[in-house]
Amino acid sequence: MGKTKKNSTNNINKEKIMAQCTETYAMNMIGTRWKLAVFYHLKKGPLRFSNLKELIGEVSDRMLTLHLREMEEDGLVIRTVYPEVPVRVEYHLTESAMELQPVWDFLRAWGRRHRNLMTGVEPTPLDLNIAYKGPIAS
Amino acid sequence: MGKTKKNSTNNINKEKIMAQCTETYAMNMIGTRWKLAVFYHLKKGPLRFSNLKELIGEVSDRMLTLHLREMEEDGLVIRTVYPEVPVRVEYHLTESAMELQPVWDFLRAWGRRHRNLMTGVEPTPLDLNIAYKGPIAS
DNA sequence: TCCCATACTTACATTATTGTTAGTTCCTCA
DNA sequence: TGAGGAACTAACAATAATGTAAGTATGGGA
Repeated sequence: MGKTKKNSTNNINKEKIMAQCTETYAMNMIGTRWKLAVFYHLKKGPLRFSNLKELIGEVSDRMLTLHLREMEEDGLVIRTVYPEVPVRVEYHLTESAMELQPVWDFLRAWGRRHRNLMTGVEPTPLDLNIAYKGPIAS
Repeated sequence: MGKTKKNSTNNINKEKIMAQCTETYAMNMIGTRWKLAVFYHLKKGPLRFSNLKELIGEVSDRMLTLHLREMEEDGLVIRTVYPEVPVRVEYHLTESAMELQPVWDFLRAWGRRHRNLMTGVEPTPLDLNIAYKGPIAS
């Protein structure tokens, strides 16, 4: 996230896997701590930095910035600066990012079901129609 | 993965998000370095430790063990020990893990498309039928 | 002139994840 | 007696990710 050491075994492994395995490439793009939260809030429409931060709740400025920067580099969000005073900066998802919707839907449905299985609660059927009724809490 | 410090801010944030957000819960289960590789090879059938290691290629014993242990705890793989000499240990995916197949398919298709977009190569349509033709390399 | 808000940076501290190397255990067979 | 293979485990080292606290730039308005 911050700096990476290009020639570390760690990084070499990562690159090697990503080059061979498209799933991993995709996972690495969407899998870190605050990214799903960013997707979740931005998919409803553009938001400025401060709003996003407020909505997510527990992120620090730094963390949010880092994640947004990476998502921007990765072609997942677009950053627009309005030169007002004080500055206004808005973020919105790219079309490509929007296409991830089915993944979120599915992960949500599967996750709920699997959690139920694990905790011994009666399992929910793996039904996508249920998935989007509520807010982020499930 | 190794030991976690239960009461670190880091861990508290993680738990808090997972409790609220089913997508994140699911992501954390399948998102670390070698897990997709494990899924990929195990979905075709059970494998013993050494085979799995060989197939993946660059993992160390320790890393593979750690990931498998976590996946076992998470209800994603099942470990069977055959008390022969030398020991034979086989791993296979649980039913719940098998149900992740659509996620892998989609991530693969999306990833390929997105990578093309990013590198300026002519984009592939987001077509799942293409997704499973070949081996892991795409 | 100084304060305000927004959207950051910087420097540093802590945790988590990944990697390396060298054992260990178990029984069998030479 | 001792080597051998499978599947680990322990101890340690390095890198990456996350978190905290304080500061910066900007121009407008009191």
